[in-house]
Amino acid sequence: MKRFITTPIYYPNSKPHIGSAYTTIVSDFFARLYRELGYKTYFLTGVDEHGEKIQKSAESKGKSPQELVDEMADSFKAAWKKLGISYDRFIRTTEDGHKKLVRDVLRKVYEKGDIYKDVYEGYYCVGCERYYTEKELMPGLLCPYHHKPVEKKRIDAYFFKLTKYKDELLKYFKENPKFLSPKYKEEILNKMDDIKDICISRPVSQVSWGITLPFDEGHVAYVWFDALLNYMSGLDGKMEFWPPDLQFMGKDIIWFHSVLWPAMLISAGYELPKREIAHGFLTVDGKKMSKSLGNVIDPLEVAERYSVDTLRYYLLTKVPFGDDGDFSWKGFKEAHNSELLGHYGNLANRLAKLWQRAFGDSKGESPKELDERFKKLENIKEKIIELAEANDVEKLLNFYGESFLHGIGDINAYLNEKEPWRKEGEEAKEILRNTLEAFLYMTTLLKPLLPVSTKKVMESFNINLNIKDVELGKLGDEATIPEELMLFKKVEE
RNA sequence: AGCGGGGUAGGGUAGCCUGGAGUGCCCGCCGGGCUCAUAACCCGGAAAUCGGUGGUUCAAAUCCACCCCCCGCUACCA
Repeated sequence: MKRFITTPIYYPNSKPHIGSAYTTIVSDFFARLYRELGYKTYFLTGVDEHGEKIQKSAESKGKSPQELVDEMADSFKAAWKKLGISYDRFIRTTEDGHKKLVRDVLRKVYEKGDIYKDVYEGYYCVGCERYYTEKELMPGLLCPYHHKPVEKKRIDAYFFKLTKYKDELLKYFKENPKFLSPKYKEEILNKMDDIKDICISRPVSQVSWGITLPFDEGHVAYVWFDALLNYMSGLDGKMEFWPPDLQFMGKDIIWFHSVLWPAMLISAGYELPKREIAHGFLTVDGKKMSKSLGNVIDPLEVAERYSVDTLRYYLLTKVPFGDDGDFSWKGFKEAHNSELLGHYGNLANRLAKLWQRAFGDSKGESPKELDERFKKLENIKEKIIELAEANDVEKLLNFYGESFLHGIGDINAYLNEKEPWRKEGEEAKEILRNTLEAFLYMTTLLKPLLPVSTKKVMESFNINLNIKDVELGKLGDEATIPEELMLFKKVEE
């Protein structure tokens, strides 16, 4: 039982934004979940450091490309650290191991006869000294920077025989219906009708910051051919994790992962990934996020103003996976104050205070007899295991959102009904033992969703549980009960 | 234009593939309970012709056809 989970490697021409944070948090949730369930898990993320933009950006800043990407890689690592991302490996495409692997694969594919030299015809801007695609140009075929007409120019380039694998890809899609991301499946299938061979090289004269082709040092590899292979080089030879089980990404790059990527792997002779899965984009108050609108939400700011868990909780349970999702500061505040603090945080403190009052000491105890209503909490765990085995990411996210509210709500309702504060002695104690037992159990199940606050609970109660082994019944006996516990701070503004 | 996704109470969603009483969840609103807890918790209620029209069926939010509205994609940019 293993799971290999990946995020795309991000292009570090700016610091991490909410989109990359979203993908990474989703991936992190699943990595944590599978670890909790006892799977051998490998969670890979990183940065894609080659290409013309990095090269140009470094020039304009008077730095070498390597200096620039070193800085950017650090800024990504720092951001993920603040957000508590539990990656096993942070891959950088400028690493020697990665470069070597890319060249090895290119050679294999070349020797197989799947790469050929042909003429690339493109729109060339003399001022920019580079080629543009038609889509990038302004109306009237003008260069977007110089606003001058571009010229059609022909150049030698290498092409990958994507068309050769069309039938094999279609067969794989058919036999593995979960491979393609549900919301984008039809779109990919339709596009398969007119796929073309893809140009996979750039002349060194245009882009020098890249990996040169092993069979022609005058060209560097097209970024996608370079970047996609991070999923293999990032394993550092631990091929027992191959192939990837869950590859997360934004919907903009699903085509490359669904078509080009598996075709490359077939050509090079590797097993194909299990699921390519895309999420939607995030809008703010219904509008696209953009610098010009000034409505860009910085994930680190959310984490600071509210908490890391608030950001996670919101993204994982409030944004419908696969579709575009809207969010707002108001939404964060509600999720934070009403759901996380009100239901969960308040319950933790409520339990701690009631316990002190009834027992007068901090020694935990399990119930003599577990209340009937709490036995159904075990169904939550079973359902999680079942959905996890099936790799059903959408249902898992939905289920977690609902289980949180139901599970915690049930415990609060139990307290309201039993009113232990109006009772004395053994009767009050047994109610609280039940509450404690259910609370610890739910907390364990919530670890992947709320890693920071559940860890705080575990530490405060001096206990260490995981989803795989946790069983209702004797959890309380192992715990010590804190005098009070504030998991979330109320945010007024 | 082609293709794809979406249109379910005031807002946001799940359900649709594998038809079976409008069934669920969050926010908001109204009423009640509790007062142990971070004015937090719990219970109840109002509110929807499930985008429209037609069809299949004993039965349609769910299947089929057409139409309307919103959004996105159309790859050799990173």
